[in-house]
Amino acid sequence: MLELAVLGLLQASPLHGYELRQRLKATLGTFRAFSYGSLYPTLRGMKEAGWLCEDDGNAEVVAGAPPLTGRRGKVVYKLTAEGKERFQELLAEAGPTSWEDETFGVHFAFFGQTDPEVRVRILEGRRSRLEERRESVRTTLARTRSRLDRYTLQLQEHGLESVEREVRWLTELIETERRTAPPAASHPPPNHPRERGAP
Amino acid sequence: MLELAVLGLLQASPLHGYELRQRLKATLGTFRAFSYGSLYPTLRGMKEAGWLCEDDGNAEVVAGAPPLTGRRGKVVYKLTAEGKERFQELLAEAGPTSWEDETFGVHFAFFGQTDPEVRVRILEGRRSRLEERRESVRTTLARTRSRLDRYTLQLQEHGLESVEREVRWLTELIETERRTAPPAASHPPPNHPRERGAP
DNA sequence: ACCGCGATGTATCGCGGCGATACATCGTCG
DNA sequence: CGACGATGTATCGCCGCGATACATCGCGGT
Repeated sequence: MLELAVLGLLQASPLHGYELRQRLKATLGTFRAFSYGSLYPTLRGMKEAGWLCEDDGNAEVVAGAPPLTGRRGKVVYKLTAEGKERFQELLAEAGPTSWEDETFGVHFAFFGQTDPEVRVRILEGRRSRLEERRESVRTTLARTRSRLDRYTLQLQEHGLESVEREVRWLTELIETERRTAPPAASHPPPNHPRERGAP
Repeated sequence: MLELAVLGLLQASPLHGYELRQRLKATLGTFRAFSYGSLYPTLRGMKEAGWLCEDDGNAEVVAGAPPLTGRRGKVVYKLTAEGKERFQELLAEAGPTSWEDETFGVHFAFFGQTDPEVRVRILEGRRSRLEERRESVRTTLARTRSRLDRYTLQLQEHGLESVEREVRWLTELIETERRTAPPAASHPPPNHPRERGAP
């Protein structure tokens, strides 16, 4: 999750933690925050896993004193070959993991590097996920509407409208995708995203 | 958080875990899920804290066999006096804790039992929280728009619109509140004239 | 008469992530 | 020259999620 985001950003250029976090905010916007409390441990984990390593800007020219004379300097991370592979691997993934609430935004943010077919699959998966939720809310709402007070009702309806709005958004995006990249010949592979089983 | 939600629901009527979870879904809608993985531990914690206790529906009539012959039966929880106090205490709270993302929905769901003044405060707090975020997104968006690819941009803008929409919603709610309960002339944030009892 | 299956029901575990916190350095403005 | 805010690295405790396990009940199918 954070792992994917980090891979995505570092794949563009090496960065240190702080900067990475700024980019995270700028890239994901309102969708996720990602505090340092998650970032640094993740970074360490990824380093241990071999996806990334420290980048010293290839051995300082003046051995004595780069801007950071004293103690702990910036730690710049960059992807290893394995890290790049890993990123591609995650990008290609189009299962429930890629369209759940917390994950979808991150995947979407890197759609630019994602295979067009995978894009559509994820968008459709996300949409049906939301449609499920919408139906569920609608039915329970219909069932309990009379028993709800003003505020609870308001909350339900606002939530419902949010979901509906997002579904509309996704539908538009899907249409654009289809228009831009017309389906391959007779069988457009992403036929029925309605699958809740094995990854 | 979950604590508040549980207090609110049990305050209406005693319930067991499973039913509690259903109500949670029905009450909070799309807003929070709350899995059993949080519910049961919370329930235990609250029991230990003395907010709630088990309710045996006052000693079964037929000692031998109620529907549940065998082993573990349903565990019905109800609020203690302290629990009710605690609920009131939490309801009266109108600080950052009550209008952050995760918390606001829960507070809102129990607005029916909340003091009108507190309601407005929370709604306004929530709104300015969102306005902050909106401005932050707007500026970083203006600053980086040119560097963003199609998808990232789309994500930013969708997020921005979501925030704007929620701000509009809140504004409407605040207006309604003011219209319905007009008494207090303007709104002095720190201290309000209507003080009861001793501070 | 039996079985299976989905709803009801209680409970735990690992882990991902958040917010608060601590600390150190840098640039800049009064 | 000293205070302050941005930059920068790092940890800790807590919350809540998703998966999982297990048990019982009521129902419809064969």
